[in-house]
Amino acid sequence: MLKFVLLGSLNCQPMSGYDLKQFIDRSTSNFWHAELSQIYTTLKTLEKEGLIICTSVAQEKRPDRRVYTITPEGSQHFADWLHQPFTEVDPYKDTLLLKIFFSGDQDKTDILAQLDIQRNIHQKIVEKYQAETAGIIAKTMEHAPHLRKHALMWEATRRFGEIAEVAYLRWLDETIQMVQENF
Amino acid sequence: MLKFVLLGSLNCQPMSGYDLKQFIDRSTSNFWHAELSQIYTTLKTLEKEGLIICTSVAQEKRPDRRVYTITPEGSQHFADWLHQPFTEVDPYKDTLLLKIFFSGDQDKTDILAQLDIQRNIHQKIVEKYQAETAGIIAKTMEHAPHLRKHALMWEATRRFGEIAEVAYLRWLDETIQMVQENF
DNA sequence: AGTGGCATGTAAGGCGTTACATGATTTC
DNA sequence: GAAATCATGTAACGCCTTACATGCCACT
Repeated sequence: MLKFVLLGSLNCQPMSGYDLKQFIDRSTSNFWHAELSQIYTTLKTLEKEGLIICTSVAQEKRPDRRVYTITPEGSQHFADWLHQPFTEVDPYKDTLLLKIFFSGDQDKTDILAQLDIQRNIHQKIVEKYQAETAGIIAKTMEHAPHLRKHALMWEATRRFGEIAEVAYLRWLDETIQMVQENF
Repeated sequence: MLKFVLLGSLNCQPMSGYDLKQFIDRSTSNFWHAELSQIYTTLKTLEKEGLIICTSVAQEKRPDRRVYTITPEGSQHFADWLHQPFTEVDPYKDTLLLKIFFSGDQDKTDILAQLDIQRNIHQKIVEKYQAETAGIIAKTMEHAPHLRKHALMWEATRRFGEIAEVAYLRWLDETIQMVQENF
């Protein structure tokens, strides 16, 4: 639920919808993304619910910046959610696996073409994750040592991306080999 | 898109909505699942589009079984989709990572509790995947040797589940250790 | 002259879930 | 006697995407 991404982000600092989009893109987008339009509408809802309040900041030659601040009720609502045990697993959907599942009658070259496209994509994603490493914790602790624990958690989510993508790549390689040998 | 799961399944053999639900649960549900209600409404749509046709099979003391068969247009539509290169990555959402990301200020015990719940869940999922192994290919090739290639693909999707879940577990263990040492 | 960034939104539609509605048969 | 299985569906709602709408500023 985007609701909680927004509350959690605004719990760090007041931001506008536009700011939130960038914050999300740079932090949670690997495990929770959102379009601007959805962010704007969700902010309106949260405002109606009294979980955030809006302050308009006038600007010359641009629309007013509408900066949102979390309220004590919003903070509480977020804390309750965070504390609540999560006893499920989010549903997973994967178009490539669907195609592979139904590809028993496809030509060898077609199957390998599909797998190869994905191999390239995931290879780049792995590199992106690995490039982010190291820096995060070090930099945060230099500039804001009180955020040390936060930095460790952010690094943990990055690390998840890396591990998951390395696993995906490994499966792709294994499957490519299997198809080459059996089709 | 559920549409293609249904077309792909009906491409194997005619089935009712109820049958399809079971087929999906036993085969694609790890990477594409659906509720019965959605299956029924999607079948109506596909029928209107002329991609499948329905034959009512009367039954005593039960609603008629409405068995759907794929049409040549449906088969073609499905083949086109299967053949079309997939150049994206499906969006991924993960509530646990979201909670972890925002948990920098949480108590050590609360964080470990969340991670532990998930560790148990994913441990069981791994075991489920590993229990399925081996059997699939051997059994299919005994009973229906012409499905050999299909069986290899089904096994590939199972193997994906195993690899992905082992990776998830590994990340959980790594993260649990990190929290124990740093919080 | 065009692209990308800043800054806000609305409207329509797609996909999916949950709850509701019905009712006999089989299994524990 | 209760629960699961067989068998169909509808209605309301939630979440999210895509397209549309506006307009200035900075950079190349």
